[in-house]
Parts: sequence; structure tokens; C-alpha cells
Amino acid sequence: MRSGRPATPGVVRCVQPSSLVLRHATLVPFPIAMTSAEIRQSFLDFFAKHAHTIVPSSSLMPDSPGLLFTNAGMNQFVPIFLNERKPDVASWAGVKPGSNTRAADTQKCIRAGGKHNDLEDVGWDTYHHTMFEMLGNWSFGDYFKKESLTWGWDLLTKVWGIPPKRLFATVYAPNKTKGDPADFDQEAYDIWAGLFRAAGLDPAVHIVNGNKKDNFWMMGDTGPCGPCSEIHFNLLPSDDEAEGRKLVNSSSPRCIEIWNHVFIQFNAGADGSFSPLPAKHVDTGMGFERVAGIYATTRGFKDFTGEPSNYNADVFTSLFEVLAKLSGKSYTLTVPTKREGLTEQEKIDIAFRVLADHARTVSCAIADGILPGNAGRNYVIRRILRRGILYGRKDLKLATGFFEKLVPAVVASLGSVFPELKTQQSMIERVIRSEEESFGRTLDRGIALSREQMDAQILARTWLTTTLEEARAQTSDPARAITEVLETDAFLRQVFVQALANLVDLGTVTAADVQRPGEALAKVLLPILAAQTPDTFALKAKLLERVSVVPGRVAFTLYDTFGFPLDMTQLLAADRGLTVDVAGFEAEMDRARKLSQDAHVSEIVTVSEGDSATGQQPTKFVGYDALESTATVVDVVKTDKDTFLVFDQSPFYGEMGGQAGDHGAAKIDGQTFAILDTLKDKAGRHLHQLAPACALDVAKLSLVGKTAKLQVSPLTRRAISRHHSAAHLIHWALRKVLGTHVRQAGTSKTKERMRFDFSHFEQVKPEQLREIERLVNEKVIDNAKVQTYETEFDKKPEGTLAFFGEKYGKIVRVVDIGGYSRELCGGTHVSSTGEIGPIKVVAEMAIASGTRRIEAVAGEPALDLIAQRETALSTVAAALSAGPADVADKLKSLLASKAELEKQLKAFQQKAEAGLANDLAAGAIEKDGLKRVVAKVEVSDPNAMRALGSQVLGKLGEGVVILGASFGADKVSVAAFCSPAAVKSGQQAGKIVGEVCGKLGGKGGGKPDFAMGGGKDAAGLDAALSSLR
RNA sequence: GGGGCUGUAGCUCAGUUGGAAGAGCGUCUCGUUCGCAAUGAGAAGGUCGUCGGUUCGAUCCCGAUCAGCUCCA
Repeated sequence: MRSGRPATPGVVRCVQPSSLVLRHATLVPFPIAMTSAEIRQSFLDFFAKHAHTIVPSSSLMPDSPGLLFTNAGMNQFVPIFLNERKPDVASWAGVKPGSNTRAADTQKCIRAGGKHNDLEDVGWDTYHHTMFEMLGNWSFGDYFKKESLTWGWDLLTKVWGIPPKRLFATVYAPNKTKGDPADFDQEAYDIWAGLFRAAGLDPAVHIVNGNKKDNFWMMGDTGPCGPCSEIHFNLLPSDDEAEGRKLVNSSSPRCIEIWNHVFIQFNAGADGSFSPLPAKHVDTGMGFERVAGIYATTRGFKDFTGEPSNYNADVFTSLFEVLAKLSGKSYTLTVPTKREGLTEQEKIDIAFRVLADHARTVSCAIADGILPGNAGRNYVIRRILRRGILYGRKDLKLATGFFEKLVPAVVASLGSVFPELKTQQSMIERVIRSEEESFGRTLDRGIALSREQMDAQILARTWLTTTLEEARAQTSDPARAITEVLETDAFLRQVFVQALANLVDLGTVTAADVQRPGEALAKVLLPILAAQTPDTFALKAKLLERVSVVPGRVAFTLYDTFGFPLDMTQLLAADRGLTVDVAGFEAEMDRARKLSQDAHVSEIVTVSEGDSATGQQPTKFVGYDALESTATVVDVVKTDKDTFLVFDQSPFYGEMGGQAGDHGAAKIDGQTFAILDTLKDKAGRHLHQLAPACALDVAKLSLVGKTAKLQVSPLTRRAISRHHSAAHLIHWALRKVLGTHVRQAGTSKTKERMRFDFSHFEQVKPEQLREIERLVNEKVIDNAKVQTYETEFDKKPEGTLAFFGEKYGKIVRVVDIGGYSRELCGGTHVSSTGEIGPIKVVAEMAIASGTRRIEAVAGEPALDLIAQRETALSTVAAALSAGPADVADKLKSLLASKAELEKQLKAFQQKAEAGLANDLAAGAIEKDGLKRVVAKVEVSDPNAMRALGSQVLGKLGEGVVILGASFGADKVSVAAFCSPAAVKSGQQAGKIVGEVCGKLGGKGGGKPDFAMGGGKDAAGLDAALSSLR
């Protein structure tokens, strides 16, 4: 373990010799007794010794739908606190078992994007993180305050050697005037008093009271809650107790909370009451990076002269090393005191911290299947990744593609405690790479768009200073000079309009003027041009100033619509001597934010009454081998819509893991009840849904206790099993063809089809789909045996796929197909692959960013599909009088000859039209001093009339052409053409058409030189036309 | 969940009071050239994302829908 520890740990490893280092010379180098990994391990070992079950961290993908991410150590234990699940941690998968009622773990947590959003602070200080580990110990109705606090004290002071004098404890003291709940936590106070006294310290100095805000913990407005007691650590250079006490709960970085012990002893009711819980729980949390950071900074809790920073811990410094190597820059521990006017080094140090933090977060999130995307938690990850990329590009001058190079360091640092990082490493790198490329495209587009805007502003500026001066010197008609310039460049005009809007507040122009930019500009600019008075100089200066500011709305549009960060806009603006109206940007942002704010649906958390969850016996499933059995009715469950029967055991599969529930029948007392579906409830009972007609009978009978004969419909069950086994084959084939990053993300297997959702970040190409289909059908023909057996989770064969994020029990069921596909699965399957029959992939599509869906049919539905397609093909073949094999060729040649014919037809039509056009032109009359053709023609469609008319006008040279044609009895079209000379003399095609169509019961219009229209009165066409002659 | 933007030739994109679908690159054919690079002439290539509505007429206006991008919650 220790061999992997760097020889010179801490920040010193990436600091190059420079004057900056000397300033911080007191901090480095220092010998460290433990690595971060060893600190973590000593925590877990300590609690393992006290009979705790060591539980692996749960996935960052939360179980609770209300959460964006797993955000606290307690998340995976919530069902136990809520009494929905009995304490059974020792039988959980992957644990190092101890007691069922005691647990300890380190939990990955992400806090970003939700209520507590610290994203913008990360990097700018030394203690905010988007992802952190929460160390915790837990008691489920087992030990309480005494043990928890005493053990906490022992670990900190005796195992880790923190000087007791530097520790302070807070206990809950309600502020009754503010209506804080419950009473002073005397129990905790007494325990602490004893501990401090035993260390020779004064409890009055070391125990601090805290109110509801700091020392009372609630999950929501309702549900389990209780007082908490925090341990604070004085990090001042001096260990003076009075000074330390002053800083407790004062948000000082020099005296911080390191460990919170929550004592869950009440249930908050919706009516505001606090009733005692029957089982009291302990829930503690200690920020791992914080402790590791302090440990590193203080050289093992011994030297408190240095500035505390979480980033001194080796979980971060190992990433700094990679960053230093990539960028050629060094991390030097500077922390900015303000947001603006930073030194180069301060910017570099911020970027180091940002990237170290974000690389961990993004890697862990992707490992847990949370890929960057454009909604919800996926969007948060994308934002974190992009923020990192931006800091790297901007301040460390790193080239596109650098971010994925941080992944190996994250895996090296955290892979042993979070093994999914190791197994998913190549996928993490691929996802980051493709995301970095697409962000590159977003940035490029933003750069191009902002350049257009800024070009125009600079042009406007030059124009104001140079061109205006030249105009003053040279022209006698200043107004015209202005209009000319503004007419030549639309962008320039737009910039001036923006500037004008900015001048409204000065009183120079009114809001109405902005609507007429041309006149308004003349109004503003003409005086500048005409007179050189102090007033006009001031006005010109103002205008220049306004033109040099990129409007907030423009910067916001770049950000909101095109994803171009404000930072980048500012950077580009500064490069070109412009500034950005940040206040305006923020205003737009606020407006948009308000628009999005939605009514929060607050989740009501309740403790289930009694032991409802634990009291009901799960139904014993006997349907893996048998489709019939006898059973005893144990309950009848009624909901608003349906009635369900519950038996002690059942061959009916309850809907679960995407597999549809079974159909069939139950015979009780000689009466048959049709079962339409089978569901499973929280307690594991199978609910057999009755057909509505049977439900009425049940209401009259008392069935509980009676014996029933249960029969599953074999056809349905077999169809479902076929689709389930087919799903396993497809999963196997997907991983083989696309890669092992493919992970099941939800499935459905019914008797009609199977749906399989999986993680994959691009479209599955058609040839890949064909390959997948070929592979699975090969395996069907191969007719391998499907074997199922139960084993311990930890003893499952190597390479067995488990659905990630699922809580498995210790005993799991393995479904093994032919030795190549092995999955943990509770579903029903065929006994050999040949039984599946043909498998046809029906569709492949995206259902979310990074998640795709494949749909397939197997067995009978597949045969139906094939038959259907065959029928379609043979219909086409028959119509083409060709064999199925020749259809494509035949169709191709048919299409070719069709194109040829159309070409010929077109040529003939043109010829005919030309002839017709000649005839029509020859029949021109004189009217109003112009040649005029008025004629009814026969054409195939109105557009042909347009072509004909334009030819006629061409022959006439100058004149008017009016054509009409009828299409059936109730549709008539009219077209009119006027040559330039005709238009000049007052003829308007639009007007002519309008008139004619009016007479025909229709409308029409167009431009002066050409117009079309139509009507319904085909019989009136002749009359309408002759009136024009 | 709520907004914004985009969808036009194989690719990158133009296309306004609604009236005959375009450019550049790429492809193909025929030239210039010993050949290549370069270049000239010509050609092919379009359900204007899909569906509906308004209209005599919709790439354009309206509504729905799908897909991609993007911001917020």
C-alpha cells in the first residue's frame, strides 16, 4: 500500500522553483504520515472493528426521482430510516459484513445544479467541490448518541492524533422564541462534557450551543428528523481555546465543521408535530477531502501555520501533476481575494483547482452511467465538463483533447475504492473526447457569430471617427452621406439602432425614434456633422462609448441560444478594444430564469405506520419450472380500478425487471377467475389482477384461506420468455459489436416484442445492426443450453453482468446462456436458444442523450413480421412482373426509363409551347397603345401557364399578356404579365388578375410585372377574358 | 418541466412585403496539358424534416410533431 505513495507528497510535487514558491516556503515540503487512501481506510477499519458492515458507495445515479444526484451518505439507507426496508446491510451485495444494524462507508456525492449550487465557486476557493466523498457511520435502531460521539472522539484524537484542545462540539439548543422544535439536547451535552473533562478540557469552553439552523436536521418538511452534534476543528496557528471558540459556526475557513452526527429520533408530521420514533437512528457524515486536506496541510495535524486547503490532499495533487505536465505551468497555492483583476498566476491556480475537481466529478458520473447531455442531471455534467474545458483552454492554454488525459489520474487515485472507474475507463475517455469535440464546434460557431457583431461595432466606431469627419470636410449634403452609408451595410445599421436604444435614457432620442432608425440617426448625427459645439462633441463621445459596448442582450443570445460562454465573449471583446454590458446580460439572464422557474413539487416524506413493509410475507415464486400449482389465498387487495388476489405461493411471474406479468387463471371452489396481469408490490407480494367480471364475484365471496389451483397461460409465458432470452442475446451482441460500455438502462419484454435501452453515445449504424441480428440468430441456431442457478453475489462468475445501481441481495440468480452471456436476472427464460426462434430487429432510436433503444421481435411475432415483409415484396414483384431477386434491378431500369420519358415529354411540351406562344403572340391586339394578348389556353397545370405566358411576352417584347385556363368545372386559373414598359404606363398585373378573379368568384394577386390567381366559375372565364380585350 | 435557435443538393450554407429553388465545395462527362497540379465547358443530384391549417397559390405565415443544438429549473 505504502509503496505507491509518492516520495515527496503534497503540493511540492508540481511546484517549480520560483520566487512564488519562496513566499509559501513555510508550507512545503512536509512529511506526511498517511496518504488520503490510508486515511479513508483507517476510518473504515475503525468502524469495522466496532462490528459495522462496510458498505460500498452507491451509484451517483440516485434512487429517489426527486434528486439530481446522490448527494449525501445517507441516500442509500433512506428506505431503512423510513421503515420501508428492515436493516439488512450485512446481506447486501459487495459488503464486508458486520452487524445488520451498523454500517460505515464512503459515499461519492455530487452537489451541483440543484438547491445548493456551488459550481461557480469551485476553484475560486479551497473548499468547494462538485464531487466529494462523505465518510459516515450508521446505526439503524442500534447504538445511539453515547457510542457515536465517543467513537468519533476516539478516532479523531486517539487514532488520528488530532490535538483535543483544537476540537469543539456543538449541541442543539432550540431558540424557543423562534419556535424551534424539541428540547435542549442534554444527552449529547453530557456525553461531550465527560469526554472533554477526561481530556482535561473545560466543557464550558469546548461545547457551543446551536439553533435549529445549525443543529437540527430534517429530511424534508415531514419525516424522520432530530438534533445533531457537530465537531469543529480550530485551524488557527495558535491553539488558543477562546479564539477558537469564537470562530465556531462563523463561516471561518480557520475553524470548520469536520463531522456531523445526526440523531434521528423524531417523526415530523404534516401538522407540525414531532413524535418520538420507535427505532432511533444515527447518521453521521465527515467530508473526506476536507479531512485529507487538513491532514496534508498540517503535516499530520501537527503544524497549523499553513493556509488550509482541501486541494493539498493527494487526491487532488496527483491530478495537478498531470496538469502541470500537460500545460507546462505550475500550481502555486494562490487564492484570489476578489473576482476581478486577477494575476496570471491566480488564474492558473484557479484553473488547476477547477480541473482537478471537475475531472473527478465527470469521470465518476460517467462511470455511473450519467453521461453529458442536454437535460436534467446529464446537463449538469455537461456544464461541469465544459466549464473545465473552458478554464483549461483559457488559462492553461491547453489544446482541445486535454480533458480525457486527466482520466487515468482520476482512475489511479480513486479506482481502488470505486472500481467502476476502472471497468469503465475507456468509455469515460471516449465520452469526454466526443463531448470535447462537440464543445469545440459550439465555441467555433460562437466565435464566428460574435465576430460579426464586433466587426460591425468596430466599423461603426471607425465610421463615427473617420468617415464622419471626411464627410464633414467633403460633402455639401451631409444627410445624404449618412443615409448612403447606412443603406450599404445592414449590420452597421443594426449596431447604430442598438446604440440609439442605449441613448434613450440620455433624452437625446425617444423610444419612438428607435422605431424609425433612419430619421433618428439623422436627428442625432446631423448636428454632430453640422456644428462643432461642446454639445455635439459630448454627444459624439457618448455615441462612441455606446458603440463600443457589446449589448447585454447580444451577449445573452450568444450564451442562451448558442451556448457561447460570457467569459469567451468578454475575452474576444477585450481583444478588440470593446467591452461587454455584463449588467445587461445579467438582467436578461434573470428574466429567462424567472420564465423557467416552475412550481416545485415538494416531496412528502413519511414513515410508514407500524411494520407494514416487514409484516407482509413476500409471495413464493414457483414458476421457474412449473406453470401450475396449488396455493392458498392470503389476501384480496382492492384499488380504485382493480382487484387483485394474493397467494402464499404462485407460478405467476409478477412484472419486474421489464418482464411483463403472466396471464392465466385461478380455480377456486370450482369457479374460474381469469387473471389478466400480475404485478409485484414493495413487500414482494405477487398481485394477480382479476378480470373485471370476476372482480365482481370476488366482492361477494370470502376467499381468504381457500385453496386455489393456479394455471399460467403457457403460450403467453413462452412468448415472453423468448423475448427475455432474446434480450440477453442482444445485450451480448451489442457489447460485442459496439463495445463493453454498453449497459442495460431499462428493458421491456412482453409477448409481442422486446425493448432494450442501453447506454451508447451515437447512432448504431445499419451495418452494425445487421451484424447484431446475424450474431444473435447464429446463437439461436447454435441451440446452446440456458442454465440458471443461484449463488452468492460475491461468488458470481467473472464477467457476469449486473444491472448497475440495483441493490442486490447476497444470494443472486445467474442466467447463463451457452457460457458467453451471463447476467444476474430473476426473469424466466427458454431452456435452449433454439426455442427463441428467429430474431428480427425492428427499430433503433435515441431516447435520451447517451441512451439508445433497440426493439426486436422473436418467435411468432418475428415470423409474422417476415411474412408481412414477404407479402409486401411479392406484391411489388408481381406488379413489376419480376422475381423477388430482380425487383431492385427492374425498378431501377423502370425509374431510368421514366426519367428519360419525362425528359422527352418536357422537350415536346416546350416545343408545343413555343408553337402555341408564337400563335398567341401573332394574335396580339393593340390596347392603350400597347400590344396585348388575351387568351384562353389548355395546359396541364397552372405552372405551365406561367411558362407559356412568359414565352408569349418574350415574343411580344413589350406589352401585356393575360392567359386563362380551366381545370375541370370548378377550378380556373388566370395569369397576367406586364413588360417593363407596360408597368411604366400604368398597367399592373396584380390589378388585372384581381379584377378577373373577382368575376370568377376567386382571388389573386402578385407583383406589378407578374400575377396569378384563380377562381371557381369555369363557365365565366370566356366572358371575363373578353372584357379585357 | 419551461424557453431560444436550426432542419433547403452528397457536404457547408444563401434564399422577405407568399408568385418559376440557388451558390461554393464534392461527383460525373467532355476539353486544355506528355502527365500531375491547375483550369475551361457541360451534366446529374431536391417529398425545401414530417403532418395539418390559412391562401387562387406556402421553402416563406400559423399549428402540431420529429430530430439536432443551446440556456434555465
